[in-house]
Amino acid sequence: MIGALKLSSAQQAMLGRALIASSLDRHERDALLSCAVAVRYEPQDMLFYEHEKARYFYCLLSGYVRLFRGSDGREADISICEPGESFGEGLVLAGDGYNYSAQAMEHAILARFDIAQVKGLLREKPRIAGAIACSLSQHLLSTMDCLARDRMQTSPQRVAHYLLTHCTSEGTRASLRLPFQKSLLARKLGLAPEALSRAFSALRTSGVTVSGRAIAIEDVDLLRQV
Amino acid sequence: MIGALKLSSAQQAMLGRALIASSLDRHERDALLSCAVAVRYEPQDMLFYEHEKARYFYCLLSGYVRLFRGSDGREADISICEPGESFGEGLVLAGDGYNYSAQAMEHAILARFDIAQVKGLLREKPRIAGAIACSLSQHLLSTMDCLARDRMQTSPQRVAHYLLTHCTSEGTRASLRLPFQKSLLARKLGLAPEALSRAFSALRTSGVTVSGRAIAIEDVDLLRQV
DNA sequence: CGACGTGTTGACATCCGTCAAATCTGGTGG
DNA sequence: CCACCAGATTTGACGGATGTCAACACGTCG
Repeated sequence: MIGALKLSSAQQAMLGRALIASSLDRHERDALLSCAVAVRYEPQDMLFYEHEKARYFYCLLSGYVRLFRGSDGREADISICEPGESFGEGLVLAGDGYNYSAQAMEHAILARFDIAQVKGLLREKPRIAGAIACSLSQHLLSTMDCLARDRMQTSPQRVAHYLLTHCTSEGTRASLRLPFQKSLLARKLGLAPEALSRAFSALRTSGVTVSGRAIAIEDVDLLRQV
Repeated sequence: MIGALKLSSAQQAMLGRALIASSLDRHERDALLSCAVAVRYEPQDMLFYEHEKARYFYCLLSGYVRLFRGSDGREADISICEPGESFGEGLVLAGDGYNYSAQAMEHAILARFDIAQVKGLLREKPRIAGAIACSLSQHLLSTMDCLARDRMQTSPQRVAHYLLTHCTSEGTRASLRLPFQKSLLARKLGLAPEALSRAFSALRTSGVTVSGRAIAIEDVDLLRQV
């Protein structure tokens, strides 16, 4: 980890639009942001480990962060956080240890909130609890979605869903550029990298062309049928 | 669904101990409970369907409720709720449709909270948002746990974990009685009923004896090694 | 050119879902 | 108490999906 700086005003603006602060008024938002500093991590750096005592929660400003559990050699990713998402915010209300490990992918810049300070804030500005609840609710939904998808869909279907929800479509045709390595996408989807690769080749029949990180979709509706 | 009655005082006491209300003071709790009525469902009754407009959220008082997603013939259970747990409470803060279907297993008695009323309450008693956040945080953790387990563990391991976290141990020996049908346990663990059955027979080698709903564990430590 | 990180492909084993048949269970009626 | 039935569970057989290991292709960078 490199330095703990005050949030720049651009970063403050970005945080204001993030889910964790978007339902707050000006004063509440300023109070919440006063508990935070900006921190920067290098690729592969660990932010914290599972079971470690939790002093901070985070909101991602840029880059990607991987949340995962791993007893031994075996690891399972729980979520790949994208800019604007927060994690660990539930610890403000209950619990005192992290429930998963967090690792930066690429260079990552985050707002780091002091849990004890925010806990103190709750007394005078109780609506902050509502903002946290909002964020938690969103997380819960996406985690449930992920769980249901893992249990119902095969790997090509999961990949197709990812493509369809992340592409920019121009009529019947669409395309996208993966924001990170394929191996990370694989883990996000709960697959081995090889399985992702095979899923992509299986989707060639449905008009998906992959070249590096660039992906082209011939016919959105065709892909939806998968 | 059968009748919508006022909560009995025993039910109110039970709700007070449930996670959703346990962090509130007397006044807040009473205010929250005033938004609720008791409802009763027969086995297999649907409480609501995915995508339906959400008017209520629930807290389970007795029986079991299954939360699941299912596009077509395929269904995936997201959670099996046990007494004391609530579901749909996130809708007080955001969202207006249910994100999953809910079905009663066995006879189920629930406290049904009117979302609009609770939403109104938030203004005068904002600490209720904290209680909701607490509950959501707990849900999120257990859903993440489930997801990680699905991705890391084989069926015997998942079953072993369930047994170890639900048994009453008497020294090295332990036992438990399943609170519901095995087919429901199977879905909770993300397995086909047949797979659960096979997992049980695989665990015989580790000192697990199953007869009907009664399960005996010869050696807790032996089972932990699985 | 060679080394390395990344992604792909093939071969193989395993896990688990599905179907079908056998068996067990609990509850009912005689 | 016993025969009987419906539903729940178990078992066997089978195939499909995916993880794992290893070899290879490809691109980048020195």
